[in-house]
Amino acid sequence: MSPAPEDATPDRLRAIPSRLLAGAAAAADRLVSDRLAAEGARKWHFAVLVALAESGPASQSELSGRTGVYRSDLVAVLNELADAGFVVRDPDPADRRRNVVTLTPAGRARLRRLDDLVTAAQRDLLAPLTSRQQSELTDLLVLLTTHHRPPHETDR
Amino acid sequence: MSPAPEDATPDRLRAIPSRLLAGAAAAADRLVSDRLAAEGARKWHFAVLVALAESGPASQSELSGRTGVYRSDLVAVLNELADAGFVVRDPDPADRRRNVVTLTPAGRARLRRLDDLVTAAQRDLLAPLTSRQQSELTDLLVLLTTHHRPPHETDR
DNA sequence: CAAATCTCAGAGGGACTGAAATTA
DNA sequence: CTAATTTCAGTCGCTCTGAGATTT
Repeated sequence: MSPAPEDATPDRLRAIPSRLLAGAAAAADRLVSDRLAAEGARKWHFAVLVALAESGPASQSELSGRTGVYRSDLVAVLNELADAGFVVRDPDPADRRRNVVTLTPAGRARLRRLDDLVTAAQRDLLAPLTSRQQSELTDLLVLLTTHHRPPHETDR
Repeated sequence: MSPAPEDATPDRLRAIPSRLLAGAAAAADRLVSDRLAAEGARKWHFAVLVALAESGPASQSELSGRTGVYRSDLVAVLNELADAGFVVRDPDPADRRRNVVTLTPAGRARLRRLDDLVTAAQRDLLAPLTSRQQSELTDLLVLLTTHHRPPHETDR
């Protein structure tokens, strides 16, 4: 008869903060990723472009620390950004183990475009909350994330 | 000289709510998963056991709806839980397409153990916040997740 | 016949490990 | 020789697609 009129998640599961965080993060990630995918980009592309625009040219190791992208995965991201002409990767004359990654003018334009998409996604994400609640949530998340440091930390 | 005295994440990246959520969710997930892994369990095991304890025996399709575990992935989870004797999977006499999944006494004991671990992880996760802030955060996350429904929804 | 349920095989991206090559 | 940087190859768990087999 009833195929499943209400397959509701039990309260005991719905009230668990780590599950709530996972759900909210998944929704947020979908909002951002879907929009970026429409431009052929992913969130790491955006993060790397922002880091370069904010703090200037950097080695890949520095970029990994700034963005949270694993040093190993950063290689593929930079390959894609460099192939598209958004960054250039030159050997560092002062230390030839390093590459100096620099934003190009095309990269700045790309960043402006992606920034619009990401900003719009944040607006949609937080739309169910009042602006007071939006600030509260952000503040609480900052508190949480600063006290629980990533395992990464430019490795260890 | 400086290997990287401060590879700080730029403010512009650190202030993005979707990134904050992803960071907090990752920290929470590590806290929970590490503890469960010490008992040879994963979070889906816990979710399925809770769903069975709260709402009683269910078909796999119902369990998928209650827990958010993909119907496809639920098969492996139930195989593991059944192999360990925590649930039994019997054909439903009323509809032989279905399996009726039931919690065993050993499964209830397992759930009590895993529940302690998950509860402790939540405590550690929220430790940086006052209890007032903990409720605020939970409430805000409930608001967000109820307005952004999962893509899943027992499929579509 | 169509639809629902369970199952399996596999794609796709994210997080991470380990090791090789180069240079300091 | 040790250490740092970049790169590659591969593992692991999670999300999700697609299809086959069985039953309604």
